Amino acid sequence: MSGTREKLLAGALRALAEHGIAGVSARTVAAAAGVNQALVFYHFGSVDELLATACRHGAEQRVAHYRDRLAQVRTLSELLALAWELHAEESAAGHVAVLAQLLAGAQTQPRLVPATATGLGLWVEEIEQVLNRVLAGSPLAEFVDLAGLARAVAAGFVGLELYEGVDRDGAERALAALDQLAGLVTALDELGPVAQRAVRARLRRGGGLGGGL
Amino acid sequence: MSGTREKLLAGALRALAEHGIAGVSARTVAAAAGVNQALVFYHFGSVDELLATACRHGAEQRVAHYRDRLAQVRTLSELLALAWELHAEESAAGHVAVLAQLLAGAQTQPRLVPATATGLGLWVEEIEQVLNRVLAGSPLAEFVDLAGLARAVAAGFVGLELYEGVDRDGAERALAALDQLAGLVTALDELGPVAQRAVRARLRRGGGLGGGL
DNA sequence: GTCTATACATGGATAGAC
DNA sequence: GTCTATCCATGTATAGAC
Repeated sequence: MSGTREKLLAGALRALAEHGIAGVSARTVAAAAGVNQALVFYHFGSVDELLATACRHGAEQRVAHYRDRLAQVRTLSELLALAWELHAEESAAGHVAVLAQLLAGAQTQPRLVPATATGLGLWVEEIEQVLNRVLAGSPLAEFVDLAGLARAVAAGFVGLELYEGVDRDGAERALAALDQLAGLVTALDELGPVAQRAVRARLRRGGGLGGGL
Repeated sequence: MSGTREKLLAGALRALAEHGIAGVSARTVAAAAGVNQALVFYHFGSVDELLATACRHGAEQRVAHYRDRLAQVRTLSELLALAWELHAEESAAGHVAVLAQLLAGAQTQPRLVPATATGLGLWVEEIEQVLNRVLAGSPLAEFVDLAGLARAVAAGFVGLELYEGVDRDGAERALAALDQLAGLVTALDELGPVAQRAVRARLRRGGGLGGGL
C-alpha cells in the first residue's frame, strides 16, 4: 500500500496547479509529494503516465464531491446558483486550473488525450444528467441539444478559468453577463403559453442559424 | 532590418502551435524560424519575452484580418454566421491554439500575463464593438452587459478550442448546441412587443439570478 | 519499495570570433 | 547581426545498494 502512489497523485495535481504544464517534471512533482524523484518512474513509468492517472483520479474525486448537491437540483435557477458556487469553490482550490493545464498539454501530447477527455467527460456526464432532469418538458429542451449544451458549459468553464488568470475583473464581468443571459433564458422558460407559442413559431421558421459547421 | 526578428516572431507562433507551451524553447523556436538559437537572446533577451512579443504581434495581425468583415455585420444572425466562420478559419490555422497555449502558460508565468491579456483584449474589444452596434436598441442590450458578454464569448472560444483538441465530436455538438441557443436568443430579440413586455416583466421581478459572485 | 548515484539529453544563456 | 562553442542548470531514466 505504502501510500506513495497516492502522495504522487496528489503531488502531481498540486504541481500542475503551481507550475503549470510547462513546469511539471518528475522532480517538481516528487517535491510536492514529499517523496523521492525516482519513485515517479517506479510507480508510473513516466511523468506523462503519472499526469494521466492523476487527471482521471482527480476528476473522479471532484465530481463525486458534488454528486449529492447536483442530484438535489430541481429547477434551472437552482442549477445556475449551484454552478456559480461550484465554479467559485473549484476555481479557488485550483482544480479547474489543473484541468486547463492538462487540456493545454494534451493539445500536443497525444498520450494525455484519453485521460483529459475522460476527466472532462466525467463533468460533462454529470452536467448532462442534471440538464436533462431540470429541463424535462421545458421549451428549452425542445430546441437545444442538451448533451451539446453540457459540453459547451464544461468547455466554457475551462476557458473562463484561463481568462480569469490574466484578467480577473474581465472574468467577473463575463460571469455576470452570463448570469444575466441565463436569467433571460430562464425567463423565457417560465413564460406563459402565449409568449412561448410566439417563440416556437419564430424558431420553426428560422430553425437554427446554420453556421459554418 | 534583417527580417530575423520577424522570422523569430513567426517561428514562435508556429512552435507554440506545434509543440505547445510545454515544448517551446529557444531551440525549437529558432528551428521553426530557420535561424540560429543564440539570436533569440540577442533580439529578445529571453524566450518569454519573445513569446510575449509574438503574442501581441499575432493577435494584432489576426484581428486586423477580420476587422473589415466585422465592420460589415449589421444583424445578430450575420454576427453569429461570421463567428462560426471565424472560428473555423482561425482554429484550422492554429491561431486559437496559440492563444490557448499562451493563456495556459500565463497562469503560472507572470511575465506572460500582460501580453496575453492584451492579445485576448484585442479580440474582446472588437467583439464588444460589434455587439454594441448590432444589439443597439435590442431588448438583449437592456438586460445583458454587452462588455461582459464579449469577454465571455472570447473566453468561450478558447475553452472550445482546448476541448476540440481532446474530443472533436463533442466540440462539434457543443457548437451546434450554442448555435441553437443563439437562435433562441435571436428569436427572443425579434419577438413582437407583447411577448417582449412579458419577458421584461419577468426579468424585472427576478433581476439576475444572483449567483456566487 | 525506497534511496543514492549517475548517465545522458535538453534548455537557457553568454563569450568571442567573424 | 550572426555564428560557433561552451557553461551550467534542469530533466528523464536507470542501476544498484539498502
